[in-house]
Parts: sequence; C-alpha cells; structure tokens
Amino acid sequence: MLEINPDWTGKRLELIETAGQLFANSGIDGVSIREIAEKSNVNIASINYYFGSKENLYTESLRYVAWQVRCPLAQKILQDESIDYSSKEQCIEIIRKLIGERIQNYLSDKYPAWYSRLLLRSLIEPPPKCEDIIFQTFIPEFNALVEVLMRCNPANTLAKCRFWAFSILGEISFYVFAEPGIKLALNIAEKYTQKFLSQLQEHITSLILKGLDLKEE
Amino acid sequence: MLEINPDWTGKRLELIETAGQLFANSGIDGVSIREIAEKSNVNIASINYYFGSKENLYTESLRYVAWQVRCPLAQKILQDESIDYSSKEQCIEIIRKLIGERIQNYLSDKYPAWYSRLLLRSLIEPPPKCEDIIFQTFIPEFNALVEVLMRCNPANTLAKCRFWAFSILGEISFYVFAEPGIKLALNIAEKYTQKFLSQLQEHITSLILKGLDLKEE
DNA sequence: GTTTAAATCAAACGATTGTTTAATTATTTT
DNA sequence: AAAATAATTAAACAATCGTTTGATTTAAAC
Repeated sequence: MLEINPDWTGKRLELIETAGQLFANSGIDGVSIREIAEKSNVNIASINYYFGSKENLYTESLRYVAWQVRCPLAQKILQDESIDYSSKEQCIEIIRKLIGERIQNYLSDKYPAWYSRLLLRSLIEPPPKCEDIIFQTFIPEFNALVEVLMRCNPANTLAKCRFWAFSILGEISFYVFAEPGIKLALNIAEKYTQKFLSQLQEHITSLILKGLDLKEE
Repeated sequence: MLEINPDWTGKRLELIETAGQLFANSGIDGVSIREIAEKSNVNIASINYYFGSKENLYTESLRYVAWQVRCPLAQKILQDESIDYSSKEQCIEIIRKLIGERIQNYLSDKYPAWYSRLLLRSLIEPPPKCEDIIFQTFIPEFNALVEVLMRCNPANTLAKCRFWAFSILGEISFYVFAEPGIKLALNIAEKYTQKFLSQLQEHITSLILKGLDLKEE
C-alpha cells in the first residue's frame, strides 16, 4: 500500500494542490513551472527548492491524490472476521458499500474533481517513476475487490470475478475521464449531483449482483 | 457524423501515422516537431508546410483515428427495417454484435493500439478545436446505442438504457487507457489475445442482457 | 524545352523551457 | 544578541520549443 508523506504541509502542500490541478488538466508537459509559481504566489526557484525538479513535483502531486482518493474498504472487509458470506443480504450490502466508496471518492464533491482526474490521467500516460504509485494504488485494491467478490459467491471463477471487478472500476473511471462528453450526452451542467451518483451506485450494484446471481427479486 | 478527409494520403498520411503514435503516448506537449520529423524522415519545415501548425497535425491525427475506429453498426441497425425487436434471439444477437464491434475496433489488432489510445486521451484532455471531433464521434454512437437498447426492451426507461450504454462504453474504454495496469494485474504480456477479447465480449454481453432482462437460462 | 508550381532543405528566428546561481531576507538556535 | 539555518528573490543559464525564411531541387503543365 501507498505510504503517507509527512511533508504534505505548508508551502509544499500549497504547491502540490496548485500544480496538481494544472497537471490534471494539461499534463506534465502542458504546464510550465512559471505558471505554477505564479498561481501559487511563489518564486520560480521555490519549486526546485522544495521538490528538486518539476518531475518530482508531479510525482508528489500524484502520490498525494492517490492517497486522498484511495479506497481501503475492501481490505478492511477482508480482515473483518465477523462477516458471514453465506448471508446474501450481507454480501449485497458489502458490494453496495464497495461501489459506493469508489463513486464517492472519485465522483462526488468529497474531493476536488481533479484528484481523480490526475490519477486516471497518470494511468494512460504514466510519467517516469510514477508506475510504482499507480500499481501500488490500483493493484491491491483490485485484488481485494476480486477477493470479496469471490467470497460472496464461491461458485464463481477467479476469471469471472476479475471481469466483474474491471466492470466496476472501468465504469466509474469512465465517468471521471469522459466527464465532458458524458455531461454533454446527458445534458448535465456543473458537477454530478448526489442523486445522480446514488442512481449510478444502484445501477452498477444491480449489474454486479445480477452477474453474481445474488440479486433477489 | 464525422466526414472523411481526402488528404489522408502520401506524405500527409505518413506524418499523421508517425505523429499520432507519438501523440497517443505522450500528448501534444510531450512530443516535439523535431522528433516527429526525424521519425518520419522529413524536414522539420514539412510539418508546417503540410498542416500549417503542430496543433493542426494533432487535430488531423485525431480526426483520422476517430474515423478509423468508428463504430457505425448501431446506426445501420436502426435503419434496418427488417429487424423484429420482439424476437429475443435477434435482440441478443444485435447486442452481442454491437459490443463485439467496439471491442474489435478498440482492442484487437485490427488497428494499431495507439488509434484508440489517442482517441481516449483526447477525451480527458481535449485540445483546442478537437471538441467537435470528440463529440461528433461519441455522441451519435452513444445515442444510437441507447436507441437500440430501448428497442430491445421497451419496458426499460431512457435513463436506464443510458446507464447501460455507459457501462458498455466505459468498460471497453477502461481496457484501452488502463492497459498497462490491467496487463500487470492479469499477468498478461503483449497484446490482448483474441480468446481474451471474446471472453470479454461474452462477459459484457451477458452483463447487459441480464440487466435488460433478456438473458435466457 | 520552357515555364510554373510543388516539394524539400539548411539555417535562423524569437520565445519559452527547466534549472541554477548568488545575494538577500526571515526564522530559528544557541 | 550573535550565529546558523531556512526561505525567498531577481537574474541569468544553456537548451529546446514551434515557426519562418529564402534558396534549391523536383515534378507537372503547357
């Protein structure tokens, strides 16, 4: 798992927040350190003073948002020995919560929208030294999600549960990085509403439950 | 719909193919025209001679790949008056084909992998003058897909069919832009195999059919 | 074969890039 | 209060950026 960085404070944090937002919108090469310095109200040299290089600032911004929007619920659930996976109702509730956590952390106003956007941008264009952060963020969460899905219905194969896990992660991610197109298609302005997000949670949950043959009705 | 460009020939096409691949990997700001010229074995000035600017070259590359990987099947199906949507088997086959077309065009070796990567990158980071291409590519295909889903089961609401359409588009897109992470998680090397892609097609189709209450068994 | 247009080229343009320097100011430590 | 460390600054660094120029070569048109 990703480790917390004690230096996410003061001027360093300010720079991370300002630069991260710019990086999320335009990529590391689309932003100049002068633009970052100007919007942060610091001298250009401060970036190298605090982070050593522009690249390090990007890496730190990524590590920061990856930590912020992480979804450790699946791991917690796996360690909870009081869970009875033979109870259909409990399994349904677990899956609903897992999907809900990711939707809230990625799509709601709990965090600024650029947090998840920077994270997903780094997936399609992993800058140097960022692969570790990406993989340490996604792989453990993915594996834990797969594990939970398998426990909820042991009759399903590993291959199937992996597909379902990607269905969950993929669809939610799509609402992040295709946001402009989606809002145009749905005629939505500004942010996703909580009502829309709970509908989305219901939709994905229902989809997965039917796939797992857990849906009652 | 997007229009074909008669200038996708000769040196112009060579430049588009070379530059597009670089753009897909590193973004418009991550590639220099000198790098493009070198890998295309042309003079630096040729880029401005043929396209006017680097930005125009990006736009043309995007228009080119958007045309190549477009999925017009849904529109064709809508215009086919011989289709009987009360036939469950026919509806299942249509949905399977729709999903299959997108998977083939986005993920198989039918086209170079960077085609779809450039398209999706442009979704999260739309360069100037590219919004039109993006929207003309995705929105009509999305709307057609929604329309087909509604005809297959008129009992479903528009809102639900939109969610399902995004489930299809989102999950397939995820396999494009999260490719490095997915291959690490699944321990896959090189390209997705056709076997894997047909499993994926089966998985998504099954998911949607269950959601539409069309799945027999 | 002559003329026109298209294509290619090396070279240079001004602007901007990330980074570094060295001096100065602020803050903390002793 | 003196010394030492941390933080901030303006200025300059070499390198690279996208673009343009003007000359040269190639191809097409008459």
